[in-house]
Amino acid sequence: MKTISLQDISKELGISKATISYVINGRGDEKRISKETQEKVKQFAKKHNYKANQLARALSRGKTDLIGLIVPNISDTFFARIARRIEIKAEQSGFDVIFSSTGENIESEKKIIQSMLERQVDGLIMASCQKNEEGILHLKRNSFPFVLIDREYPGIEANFVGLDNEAGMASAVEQLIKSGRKRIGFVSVALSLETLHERLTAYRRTMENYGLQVEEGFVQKLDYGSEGVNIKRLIKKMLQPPTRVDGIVFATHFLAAEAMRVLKAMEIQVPAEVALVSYGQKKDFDIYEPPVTAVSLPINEMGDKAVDILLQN
Amino acid sequence: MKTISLQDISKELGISKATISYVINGRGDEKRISKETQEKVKQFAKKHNYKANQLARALSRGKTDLIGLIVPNISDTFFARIARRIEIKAEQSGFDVIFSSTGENIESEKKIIQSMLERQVDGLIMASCQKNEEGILHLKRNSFPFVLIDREYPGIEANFVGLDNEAGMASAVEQLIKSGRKRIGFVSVALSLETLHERLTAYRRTMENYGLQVEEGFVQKLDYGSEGVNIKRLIKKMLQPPTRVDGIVFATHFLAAEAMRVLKAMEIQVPAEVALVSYGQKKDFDIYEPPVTAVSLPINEMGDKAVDILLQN
DNA sequence: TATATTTGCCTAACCGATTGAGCAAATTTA
DNA sequence: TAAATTTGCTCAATCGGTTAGGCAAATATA
Repeated sequence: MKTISLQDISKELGISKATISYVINGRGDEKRISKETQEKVKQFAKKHNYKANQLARALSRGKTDLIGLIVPNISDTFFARIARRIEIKAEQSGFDVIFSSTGENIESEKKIIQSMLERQVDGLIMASCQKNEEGILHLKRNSFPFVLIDREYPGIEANFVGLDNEAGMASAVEQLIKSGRKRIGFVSVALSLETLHERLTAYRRTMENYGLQVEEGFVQKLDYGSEGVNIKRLIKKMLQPPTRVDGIVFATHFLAAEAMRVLKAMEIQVPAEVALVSYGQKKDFDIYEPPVTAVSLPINEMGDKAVDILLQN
Repeated sequence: MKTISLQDISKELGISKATISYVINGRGDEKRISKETQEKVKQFAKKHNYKANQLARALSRGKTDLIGLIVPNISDTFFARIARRIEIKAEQSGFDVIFSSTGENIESEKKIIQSMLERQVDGLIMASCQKNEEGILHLKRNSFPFVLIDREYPGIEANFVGLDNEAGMASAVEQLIKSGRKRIGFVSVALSLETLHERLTAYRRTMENYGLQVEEGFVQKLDYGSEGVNIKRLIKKMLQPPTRVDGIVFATHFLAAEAMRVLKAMEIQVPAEVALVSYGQKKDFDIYEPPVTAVSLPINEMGDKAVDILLQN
């Protein structure tokens, strides 16, 4: 793609690069460039469709107007939506977004952070795998601007925008309780994510608040990546004595979806035989209402806030 | 973030920038830099965690190793998945991805293309809004590397990776026919997308092939953006005389989901009273099988192929 | 010992912008 | 009319790399 540069215009017009740069950046008056010259430059630029090379510009200004977005997986609806929101919000402030997925992999996450720093992003928004204290601390020590979303590091003080897991999960559990369930189970993923811990805690606390026992076998965790394989056995077990749950709370949207599939296959009535509730995004879920109730997340707010904080508006 | 530059190392070590650059880029031997000097440079670089500034590097090399991805909406599962796949594939060749959503808006799309060009991306992968001939032609005229995905411009010869809409939709319609339905309707979105045209055409052709009539009222289109509002009335009308469809094919996944919701609310049995089939991604759908059958898309292949073509492997 | 070759590294231009300092000419003020 | 100010620009350094070309010293060859 052949493009025209400042020096090209300079030569063509016999005007210095500096002058042209000033005019194009709207600093013509400030720099006392005559109206005629300004006009001449603008005309020429428009005619030849001059567009600044942002690499050069960024190098010179020490600012790229680029935000890096790091998520576990951009194809996950939750993160895809946040991404979209962040994109919109960032654009309003003239920033573009560059993204990468870590696959919940710490090494990958480290590499990605490095790569984004090398590309000189002005700031990072990340849903970390929560095993990368080192990486996060490194950013912090260098006071590089970043905001954590969705996943927090309990030991690290940093900008964080997340969900109110406590409240959300409590409300999810309460829905089951209010519908008359008493033997309520909790199914989560065996990932050491603060978010999941919080949800479990909220489940336990809510049960306790309502005087319900969390019996052995009520709380279950599935290995990350093989949920689909094991969930059937798990659910079956939870429904049989001695566990015999009459309701299940899922820590994530995905789990509930998998469970729903399994239950259909097993020809178990939902919610007659077992009621399901999950904490996740609503939109994708309300399609199977009433069977599965979902507590929704304020995704847009999360995205907006993350950008706001990063750009400190 | 304070970082160390080539000139810093140069001063510190008393070795020229050039030498250091060669060593760091692994061209030390080629350039006959002594082992000792090479070692010294490498040590120092590692110790001080030297990372090249990719802006400067790109400016100098005339290559950013950046691919721009333009889609209508990154929060759409379909595009989010493609994005993920493209990201993975691109990374394997050392490329990063920068993305933007157009919202199906032509002006927005034009701006985004401009912005990406200014950022000097090495190539573009885009699912265009299909109204931007001008923009696409501009790229083509300048032989800027790009690949269209999902949405094609019939009048423009360009690299394109899409779905086999004809075959996919035909198979969807056939499923209904084989299950004994005869009065099959088609619901689409009122967007002038080639993809949707193709699907409609395939529907018509398949019906004809099986000797089935496409009666008045069988083919319906909903306004983009307000599908949810109008679909209920639409479905109701299609089920009543004189239309009385016993099966509906949906041009997109989303439409089928909306319809499913509505039918549940109306307490209409699926597929007893009306059978549904849609053409879209399978994964998200098989949760309600058997009610809704979906023909799946080879998303991964699309993503891979797009990158391959762009990077001409 | 004189010449040729190799070794080891450096110089400087370039990529395409931004920006503070400065300078000559025109105009104003004293 | 001389000095001061304003006008209208330009110079040149800088951002942080890459790379062709060159040069002095060391070593090999004749």
